[in-house]
Amino acid sequence: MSSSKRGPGRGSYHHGNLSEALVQAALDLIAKYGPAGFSFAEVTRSVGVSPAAPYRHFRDRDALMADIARRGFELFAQQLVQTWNEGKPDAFTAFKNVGQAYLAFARREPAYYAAMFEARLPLSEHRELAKAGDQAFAVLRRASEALIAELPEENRPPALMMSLHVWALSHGIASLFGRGDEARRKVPMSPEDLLEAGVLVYLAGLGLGGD
Amino acid sequence: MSSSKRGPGRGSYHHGNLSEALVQAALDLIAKYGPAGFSFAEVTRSVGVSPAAPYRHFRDRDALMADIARRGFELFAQQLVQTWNEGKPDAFTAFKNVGQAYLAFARREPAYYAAMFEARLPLSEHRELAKAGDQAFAVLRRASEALIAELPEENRPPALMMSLHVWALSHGIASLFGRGDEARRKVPMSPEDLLEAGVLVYLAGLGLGGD
DNA sequence: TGTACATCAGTGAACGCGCGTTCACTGATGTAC
DNA sequence: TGTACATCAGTGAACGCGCGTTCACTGATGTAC
Repeated sequence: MSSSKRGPGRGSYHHGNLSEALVQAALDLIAKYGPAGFSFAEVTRSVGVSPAAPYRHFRDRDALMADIARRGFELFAQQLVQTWNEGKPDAFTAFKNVGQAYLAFARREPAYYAAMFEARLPLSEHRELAKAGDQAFAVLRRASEALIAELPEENRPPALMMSLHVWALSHGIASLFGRGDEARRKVPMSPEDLLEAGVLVYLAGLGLGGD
Repeated sequence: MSSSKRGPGRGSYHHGNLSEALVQAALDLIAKYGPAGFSFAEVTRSVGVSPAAPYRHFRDRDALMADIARRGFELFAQQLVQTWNEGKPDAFTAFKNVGQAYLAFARREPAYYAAMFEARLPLSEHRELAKAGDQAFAVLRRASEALIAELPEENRPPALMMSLHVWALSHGIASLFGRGDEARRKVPMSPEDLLEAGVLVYLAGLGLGGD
């Protein structure tokens, strides 16, 4: 999936899709060495362009990093939305599915995940990044609202709180036990089972039973 | 708390307590720039020794990092034990206190916390580090066991699972909302309140009511 | 108490390296006429 | 359809820098006698 594109073609002076290629190369490096372990220089080398080339597309190294994180959140939000699937077949099941999709993303896209959560990018200086993160969270929040709506009115917890709890639990499990690298802590159960069980207990605590 | 020590004293050829000083300087740098943002060279500069000096005490940069993380886990375990306080005044209250101590540590010692959880040190290559981490977790596990013992036997959840859930929830909240740097996500409630509420819901889900 | 000597902690100069970024440039592309 | 020209993407050489690590060294400390 690289230079088989139409357009300038390999060996030509113009790359044709350099910024995409830079992002992909950076993701590979992040997956291997973590968010701090990728260098602008190495990215250009692995793409095969001169070290000055990226500056046509990204102001500096941080801008590339932030762009990757932003793309990650967009992809993430998209997958969560798709998994939520408008609450089908039922809100309870769909809600649990969203939790599983969280873990699946962390496992399948460790590089994006690291860029999103471990790159220490100051959110106040990367507004589009903060916005993309908020939009991913909004999916969780909408799912919480739908599930809460099934409770009798006098028993409804705040949706914001509920979604933050589920986010934190999912994120904690993904970071501690679900990561793809050597820093993963080994425990005698899968992250998926652990999250499923945790969400069940939590929902039971809110008065939300099974079927 | 620096060179007012007995011993060689300032200006002398021998430092007297260099490895401690290196650790402290590294912690300062980690607090400011994250675990990837500290360099061996800068540490020696801020301590005021030659760049070759640390090699008497640490094999390399990674060894210093791992030592800091290990110390962090030991301090962490110590504070959790102290907060648990043998389950006084009662297991339920003490359990919630332990959760709060988790957040308090992350807030008070961001540099240790970052070294412990964000330095991507391969646990398989740093056995003492893995061990120190396990010991900190063991406190949470003992607390879970004590609390579970209050439930009727036929209703007892596995203590391991319960402690992993609480660990993950605490860690998720600390990482996402409780960190001291610019990457913290702002939400309209304190991490402490969020964790307290989450633990209460979770415990209710297990059948563990309040008083 | 005094001296010789072994041990040890820190020195300082040096190394090779990869980094981020700049610069004037040039080849390719697209467009106006 | 053909040509002149503006725009733009990537070049490649160069810069200064801080890094981790090495080395032979030396000053300070502790100890045996």
